[in-house]
Amino acid sequence: MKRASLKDIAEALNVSKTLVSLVLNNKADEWGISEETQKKVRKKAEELNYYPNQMARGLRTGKSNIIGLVVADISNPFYAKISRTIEFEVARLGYHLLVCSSDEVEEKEMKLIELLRDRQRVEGLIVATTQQNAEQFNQLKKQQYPLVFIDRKLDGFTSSFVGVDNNKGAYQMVEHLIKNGMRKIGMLNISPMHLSSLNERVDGYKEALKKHGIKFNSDWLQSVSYNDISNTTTEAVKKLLSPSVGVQAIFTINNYVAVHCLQAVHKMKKRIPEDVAVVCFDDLDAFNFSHPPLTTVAQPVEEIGAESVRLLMKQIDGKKFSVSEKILPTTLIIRESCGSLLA
Amino acid sequence: MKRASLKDIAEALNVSKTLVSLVLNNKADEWGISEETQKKVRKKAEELNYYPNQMARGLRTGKSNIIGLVVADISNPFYAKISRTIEFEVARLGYHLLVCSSDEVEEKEMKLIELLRDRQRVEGLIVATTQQNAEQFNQLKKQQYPLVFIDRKLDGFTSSFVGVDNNKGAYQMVEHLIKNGMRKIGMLNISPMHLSSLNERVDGYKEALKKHGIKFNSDWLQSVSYNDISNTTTEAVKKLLSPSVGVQAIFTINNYVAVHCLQAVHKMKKRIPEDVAVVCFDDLDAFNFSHPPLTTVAQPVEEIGAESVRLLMKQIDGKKFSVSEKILPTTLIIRESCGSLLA
DNA sequence: GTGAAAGCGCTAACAG
DNA sequence: CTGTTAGCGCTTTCAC
Repeated sequence: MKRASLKDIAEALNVSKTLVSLVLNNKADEWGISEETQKKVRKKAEELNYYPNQMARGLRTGKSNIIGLVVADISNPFYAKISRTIEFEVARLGYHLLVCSSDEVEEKEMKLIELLRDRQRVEGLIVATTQQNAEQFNQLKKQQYPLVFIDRKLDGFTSSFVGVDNNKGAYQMVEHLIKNGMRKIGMLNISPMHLSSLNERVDGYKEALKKHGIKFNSDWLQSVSYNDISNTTTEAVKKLLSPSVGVQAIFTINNYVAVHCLQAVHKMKKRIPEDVAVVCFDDLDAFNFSHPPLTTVAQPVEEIGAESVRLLMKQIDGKKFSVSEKILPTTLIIRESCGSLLA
Repeated sequence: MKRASLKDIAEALNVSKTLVSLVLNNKADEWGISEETQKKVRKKAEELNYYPNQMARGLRTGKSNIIGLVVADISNPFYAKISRTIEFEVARLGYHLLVCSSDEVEEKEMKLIELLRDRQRVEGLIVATTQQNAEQFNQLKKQQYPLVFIDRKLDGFTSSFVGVDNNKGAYQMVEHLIKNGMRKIGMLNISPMHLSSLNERVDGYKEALKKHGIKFNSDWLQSVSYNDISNTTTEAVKKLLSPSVGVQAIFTINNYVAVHCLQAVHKMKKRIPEDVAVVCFDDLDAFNFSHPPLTTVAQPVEEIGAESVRLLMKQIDGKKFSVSEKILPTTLIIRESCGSLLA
């Protein structure tokens, strides 16, 4: 059973394809097509179970009605949540969403973007980039290609962007720890470390220390590696908790690191927060009931998703690249892992 | 700057579009096109940054090179992980993946499937269905539309399916609890309750009780509601822990319920596992470091994803619906929440 | 070895 | 109010 096309409807009704197209695209009224004819057409379309072929339509109009999302790893709950809202928001506008994971590999991300844009002809891209070089994006910009960055900015590249105030979020967290009497505060960073969001967090951390007259000790800032997360985290935590360093708190730079940090701390039989406090940038549902419930800096994921769609659609409708930035506030969520009393 | 088309290459080289198409699709050799011409064409394509337009190609060939995935909620880590492997697997085959969430709403799922198939012309569908009625799927089957179910089966509908042995997984978990001296074992189910996977888990639970000579008490099986998860779980847990019921363990039917169950138990100031054991079907990374680390039944998510792609591709290549079932084993992961010693 | 031409299903300019 | 026509970019049959 072949699928019905415009032609089938037209022939069955002895009218032209144009007429049918007009009716089905709700342009009948502005062309003054009689109510009666319209009814006839709609009825037949229903009867034949007609659906427009997006590929044909897209070919003709140059619109694929698809947008693309590229993140590091869609199974990271942070991105999964964002993707969910993005899907929801674009669906309301008749668009579909193609999601890809770059695995934090620059070449892979470039390839993905190429594929999405040049082969699938997605109409715009939302990306949490892992790239350090703006070359590919400059290309897109030059071609007025709709693009919005989320979560991570690219140094020296001006574009639409939706993210949070990482610096302030980290600052508040560290300040909270300090106010609870801690002074030796460690941070667990992750490489690749060129990511803007992560650097801002580290800066916020350092600024808070400085502001409160605590001299930063470079041993306090350890870095773990994305590709060997488990081992490198264990090492880093060992270092931070060694007698010579002996931090009172560990601030993990994101949820991914937090998970492995908790594991490492537990493995070392250290108690949280008695032996060491552990806090984290990024909140997960799971952190509500982790052992112990984690104090975190939460990002407004729904808003990030919704806002990014808004900015992208503005560009798509205007048929051009444009710059507009939205920095959303974070929320400090105090639970038990920082040893402070629940306020 | 317009995008380069076949025609542009052809004109620049004074050859025909056909020739260019043949070369670029690696059919040049079988047509005996000279090495030299081929080189010329490839070089020019590179130069003009040519990429085939998928919509045009799709229109001509009837292949969209896209497949669709429909799940309840893509931000549920269980589905996110599966989607990740599916994306990876289909990408290797030159396909893209369109993911949609049904929110456990039957009408929404039907609409989504319609959209994906009839408008986007995805070449096949992988779905964790929430539907109770096989009507839509029977339609697809009749039309030989490639389709594979994952996670959940539809009663009375025969299709390709990839999932786990839910019954056995649940059975093993309950048996483990019994061997650790528990007899009053509660289960937290979730509505909509028609889902095959969930029912199988409940059956496994009951069978284990029976096998070990424990008479099932209907108060032990409480149900919470997807749409009001927090309140209903609190209520259900209260009931299970009330003096008159007083279960020694709570077996939650999936990760979603587990999260809220833990919260409810904590809110009631009950200790796990001293006051009550809590265990769960589905494993999450997060359960490694939850409070306390949870004993779970883990599903092989990667395998589920990879296998579903394999079954779907078989249908797509064969251009027809076909039936093939793959039931994968679960793994009992014993942590601390069940009170048993770590073996 | 290579090219001409048709046509996938749709929309939009233009004609009447 | 409705129809004719052209063409989006590609693949494929057939012809030379």
